[in-house]
Amino acid sequence: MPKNCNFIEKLRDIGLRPTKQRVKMCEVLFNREKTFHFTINDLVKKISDEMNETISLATVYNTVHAFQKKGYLKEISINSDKSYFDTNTSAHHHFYDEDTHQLIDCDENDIDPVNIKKNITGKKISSVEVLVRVASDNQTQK
Amino acid sequence: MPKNCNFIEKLRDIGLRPTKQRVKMCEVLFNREKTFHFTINDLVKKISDEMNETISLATVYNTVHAFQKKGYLKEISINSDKSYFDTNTSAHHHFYDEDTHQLIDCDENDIDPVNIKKNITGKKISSVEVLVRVASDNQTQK
DNA sequence: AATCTACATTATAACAATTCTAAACTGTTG
DNA sequence: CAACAGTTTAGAATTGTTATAATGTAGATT
Repeated sequence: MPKNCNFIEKLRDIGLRPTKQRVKMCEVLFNREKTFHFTINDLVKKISDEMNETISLATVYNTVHAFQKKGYLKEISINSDKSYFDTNTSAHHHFYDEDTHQLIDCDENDIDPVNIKKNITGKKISSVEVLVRVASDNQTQK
Repeated sequence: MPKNCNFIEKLRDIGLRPTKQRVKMCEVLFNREKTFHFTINDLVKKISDEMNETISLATVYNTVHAFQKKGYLKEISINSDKSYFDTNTSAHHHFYDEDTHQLIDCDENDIDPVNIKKNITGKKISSVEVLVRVASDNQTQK
């Protein structure tokens, strides 16, 4: 999504009514250069920090899922505690820091393309995700 | 783990007291040729089906985590709904069938080794997991 | 074998993340 | 601007998981 403003048009284009809350969420999510990774709670917190208004938790869930369904957010599976989302919807991989619980994007140069030799009849690959878990050097493997 | 019986010795060896419940769980989990993937609920159900006795939910959680800590079970991240575990603890990757929600093991020959070129200072790689999501050919990407 | 003690099991309560509900509200269409 | 369908909301409900505290048990000590 582009810089600054017309999220109203954007939302209409993708078939979502441009409500106050959705526009605000667009501003928080897509009005930035760097992609970012968040949990729902991170996002709620960010909304009340950056804008100073609160959006109901249910709405945040609804809207995040709406954006995800429309392909503007990607869910990332790291563990089963909570859902992580990513504003970078392109095919890319992640490092996950087990100490700080931080997600780090890989760019194309960080990991060579994964070569999959098996294929499952009648099925097609919908995504290939690599998750590289890293941890502090002095502590043993998880 | 080997075929049939002496899970009592096995448990003692790895430093877990061989209780009735743990031995039963070993039989359900490790007394089979094919590895299998399960959620805690799958396992509870399997225990009451195969043995016909129930083990308390808390104990199943405790024991699964004990086995995991000792390296006899592996947790797999697919989504955040629930935890999946795998009796195959070797380094290997997975296909995930989005239609049937089935996990399929990859063996060595299915995916070439993943070449990671970035490294994060002070951190060491604790695991590299590839998840290949597949879906029925006629339906669009998730 | 009886006793002891640390570890295990259990039912249940607590908890956190997420989804549901039903009432109030608001864009949009006509 | 009226009407309706879609949206927001607070709070309740649900789900998966972890904590608690009482009871039980394996294995060492006598």
